Amino acid sequence: MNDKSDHLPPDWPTDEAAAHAVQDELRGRVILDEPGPAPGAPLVAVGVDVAYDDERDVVVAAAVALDARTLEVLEEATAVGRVAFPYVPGLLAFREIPTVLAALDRLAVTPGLLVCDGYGLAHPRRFGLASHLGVLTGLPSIGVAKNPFVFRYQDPGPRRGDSAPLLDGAEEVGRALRTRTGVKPVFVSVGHRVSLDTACAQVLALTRGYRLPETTRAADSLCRRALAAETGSVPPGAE
DNA sequence: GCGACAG
DNA sequence: ATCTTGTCGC
Repeated sequence: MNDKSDHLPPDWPTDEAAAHAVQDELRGRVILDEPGPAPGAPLVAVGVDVAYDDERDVVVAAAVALDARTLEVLEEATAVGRVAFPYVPGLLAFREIPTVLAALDRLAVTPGLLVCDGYGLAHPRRFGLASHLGVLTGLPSIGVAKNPFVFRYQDPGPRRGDSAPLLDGAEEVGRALRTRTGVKPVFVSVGHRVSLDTACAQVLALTRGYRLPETTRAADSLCRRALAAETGSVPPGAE
């Protein structure tokens, strides 16, 4: 009755130096010169997210495929794994990616765009979660974060669609994008095979009535429910 | 050296 | 991320 698995490659990094080396190697495979999926065209947008039970070192990943035009849910998948790395700002991907990949593998549809929680290019080493996931899957990917991380920005205009550069010094690493009038912006950055303009347009197309895109809302909701199903009914300490 | 710091 | 009740508002 226990289909829990670790999903860890044998060479998965266990310390920061090894993780940095992986980032440095994979960063060279990021593709930045593709515009990415055109907004308004048929597209399977897949939201991915994870939830943790730190007590048991359990992580649950969810991947939810939506029709980007209707926002209809096409398919859902989850996977359960062990936490693969401690939380270190800048190394988030090493915590989440093994289990996220397992969830994506369980999807029958082919994603046209991955929408991740967190960042892609907007990263101290220019290789955040969305970049990492994009390179490993070969799929177009973007990052949508709720916080500006270590970066600065001027407040965008007040209306939905208004945006301002997300800056690392003078370099634009992403965009603060207002998805709802009068509400705090989200922070969008490029992952793999998508331009920043396309990333922002897709985020707006995937957002209806809430600050966050429906892809991330659906994935967040699913992984929380799956985590509760996985651990909620089991007393702590029970193996 | 100390704090800040996506999720 | 996660710990957590009620409450104000459309």
